[in-house]
Amino acid sequence: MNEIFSLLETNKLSRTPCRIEVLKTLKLAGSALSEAEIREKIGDHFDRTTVYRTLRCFLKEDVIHSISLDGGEVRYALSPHTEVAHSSHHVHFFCHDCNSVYCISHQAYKTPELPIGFMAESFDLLIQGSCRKCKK
Amino acid sequence: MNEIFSLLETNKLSRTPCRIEVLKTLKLAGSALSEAEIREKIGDHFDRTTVYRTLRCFLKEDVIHSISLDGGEVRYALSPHTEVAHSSHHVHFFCHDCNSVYCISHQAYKTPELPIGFMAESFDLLIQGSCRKCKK
DNA sequence: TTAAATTTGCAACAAGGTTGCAAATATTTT
DNA sequence: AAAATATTTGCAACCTTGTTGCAAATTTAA
Repeated sequence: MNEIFSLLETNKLSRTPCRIEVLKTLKLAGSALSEAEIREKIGDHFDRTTVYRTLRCFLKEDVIHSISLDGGEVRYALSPHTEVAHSSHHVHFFCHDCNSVYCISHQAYKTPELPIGFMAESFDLLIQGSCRKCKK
Repeated sequence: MNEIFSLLETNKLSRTPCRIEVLKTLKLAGSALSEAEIREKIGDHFDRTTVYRTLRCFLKEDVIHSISLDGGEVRYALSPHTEVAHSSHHVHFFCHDCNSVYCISHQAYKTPELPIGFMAESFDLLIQGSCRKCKK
């Protein structure tokens, strides 16, 4: 809980019920959640718009980050608050069995060669397969 | 144009005006287009639902593939019709200057190491930066 | 505790995703 | 080539999401 308060303070965000709930929910869920899932878990305490704006706000401050799945579905997860947190390199794993998305910590990692003239600045890698729990 | 007809035939899809237009549009645009962009380029000849269903149909047959961008925006591009076409490994480049998405042909390419128990089956890599045209 | 700054809930609207169904069009069969 | 069959279209309809403005409520600062 303290962790949540300091997350807010660090980013100069006021400590409002909705923000606290969203952060608690994301922290509890080990995996990334969609906006609908977050609302569902929080219950009916806040207006849809409020949750929406809360997420926008967290995204802007990099408290959370978003992951775009295949059909365009977006999920949100707490950003790792390490020094490399603001790095724009993200690796995620989508389990097609349990539908969960995990953030994968990424070591040094080479992107494939690009055609001449292209300049890479960041990347997002979405690996798909079956996760620890679902692998049989 | 023949290419488009054979694309349809190969996939046992009937040769209807909307399908032809969508394929022509995607072929002409060197880069991936959103559904709205496709509709815009085609003009007002078809119902929104028709274009929507046309895309679903092409996706199912793997005539096109979709790319999910950062905020959840989805774009569509013709699938490469090589032998590896149905491979589920995709590399795309998003230019944050001109907003274009390019399919990048990918050579052998190693995904980063995963935590124990995770089994990768495919991946999607979205590289961001500036493209050939926009690089200064 | 009051004043100032932010955040919330609500209304409202645009756009996207999706389905059912009858009419129109394409393909197949005779 | 025409008729029969199978598909695809357009339209209505409905739900979800994204997004904004604004006044009321809440939080933070003074």
